[in-house]
Amino acid sequence: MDVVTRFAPSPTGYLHIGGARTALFNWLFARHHGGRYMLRIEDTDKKRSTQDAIDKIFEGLDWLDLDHDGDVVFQSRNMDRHAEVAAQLLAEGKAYKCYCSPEELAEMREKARENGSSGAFYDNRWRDRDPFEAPDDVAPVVRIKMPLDGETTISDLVQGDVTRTNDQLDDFVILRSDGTPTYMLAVVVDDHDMGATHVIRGDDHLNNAFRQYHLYRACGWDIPEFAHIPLIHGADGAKMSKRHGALGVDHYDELGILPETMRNYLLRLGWSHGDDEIISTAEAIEWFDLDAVGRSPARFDMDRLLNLNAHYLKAADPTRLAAQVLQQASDSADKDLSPNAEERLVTGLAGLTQRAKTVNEIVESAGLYLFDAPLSFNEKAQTMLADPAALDHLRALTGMLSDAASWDEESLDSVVRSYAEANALKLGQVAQPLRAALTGSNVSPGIFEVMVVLGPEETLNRLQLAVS
RNA sequence: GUCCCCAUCGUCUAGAGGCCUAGGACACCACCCUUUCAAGGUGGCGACACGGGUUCGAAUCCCGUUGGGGACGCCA
Repeated sequence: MDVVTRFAPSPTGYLHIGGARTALFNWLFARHHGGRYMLRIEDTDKKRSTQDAIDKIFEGLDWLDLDHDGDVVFQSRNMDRHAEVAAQLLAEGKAYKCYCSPEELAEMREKARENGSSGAFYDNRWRDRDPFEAPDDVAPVVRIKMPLDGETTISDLVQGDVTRTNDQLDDFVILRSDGTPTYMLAVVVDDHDMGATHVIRGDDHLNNAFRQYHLYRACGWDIPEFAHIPLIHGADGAKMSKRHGALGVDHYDELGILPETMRNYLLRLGWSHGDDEIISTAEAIEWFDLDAVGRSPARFDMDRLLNLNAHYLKAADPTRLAAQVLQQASDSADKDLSPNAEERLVTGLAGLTQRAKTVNEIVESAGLYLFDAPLSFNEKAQTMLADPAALDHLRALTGMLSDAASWDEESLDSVVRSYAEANALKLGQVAQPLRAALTGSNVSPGIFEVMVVLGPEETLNRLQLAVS
């Protein structure tokens, strides 16, 4: 069987972490089985769907590099088709018109709660009622007839067999009183029309699967395989929602997280392959399958994300990374970049990357290379440079360094080291003032590396500024 | 409240009856390396929720309890 999966977000906000993982799993499953992965925008609720949200979803998916097959399906464009199916069901007596007022419905809901009922609250009062009794001032909704007794079992690829008694399934609305389809109808019709073979989605939809199951049957269609994956929880253990720390993927981009980090991280949330942690996309496609998806929800852990990002930062193509750093730096800088910024960044990037967990941290630390003197000094650097003895060393070193025969780490190291030895100083006693003078900070990459990246001219210039 | 799902270190997880004195990763701690900070190396702390079964033997199977989560719309 050819596999067809689909990711079907509703455009009511950004693409959050949970949605991104659902998309990833659908994508991987399709790629693993050589099938198709499609994208459908569930925009039947016009009031809540916005173009901005649709764009955000595209951007997020694009960032994660999850390419879909075929054209994007906009659910709203299939509304005629949905209504047609509803009409067919009506004609076949599998659905009926219900004229209940909102007040009546509210009453039923309340009553059902009191009686301790779960899914079902509608009392089927129009199910077999004579249409002649219909009030003419009420626009009806269309409800689907659900089985009155027995039970339904869904063989879920992740959750296993899940059974529900049918008395928990009431006749739900498939067409609103304004003639538009509800989500429940639209999903089933579209999934069928798109040929979806596997519906992989968050397990908050598990309950819906039972209703959809009967809708498929009523339509006489094949029922796809279901796979309800556990939700991602926030650090507090509750479902990630917009008010609960579920941020859009664009937020992580802004934080300086690499897309490949996010993919690897999301993949490992609820899915594993032995002890493997770092998993390439090629490996993920080769290894991914639904049987290894866990049934318990996972919590989002920023520390792990950051740690993974540090790994992918080191593995990233330096050219691409440098370009991103340069771009971000010039976007946020209030002064001009050095004409030598790019050249220095290329040579100094590795040293910076080793010390960073995010692109933003690299941008931050790259300042010492990207801008020419004068630089700004942090408190500790200022304290170090206020010491007269340290300044004496720097003066002496400035002279020695300007006479240096060659400008590489080894030679610079020996110049400074021999000066320290000759004056019975620990290397740190001269290296730290040097660092303060050259970087404006007490923390930086190796000081000889910094000098090499900066070059003799800028190095000496910074030294002179520091001692004067 | 009702229904459904879940339950291994703080977190992500390995584990599909004996390989488990429960493995890995993140975080944390210590030490090593060291010009700072990182990175890296070594070691440490740390879990099968509880109670009953089944079995020669259970983290693994069954039941219950407890705890957590999800769903109960003319939203998706």
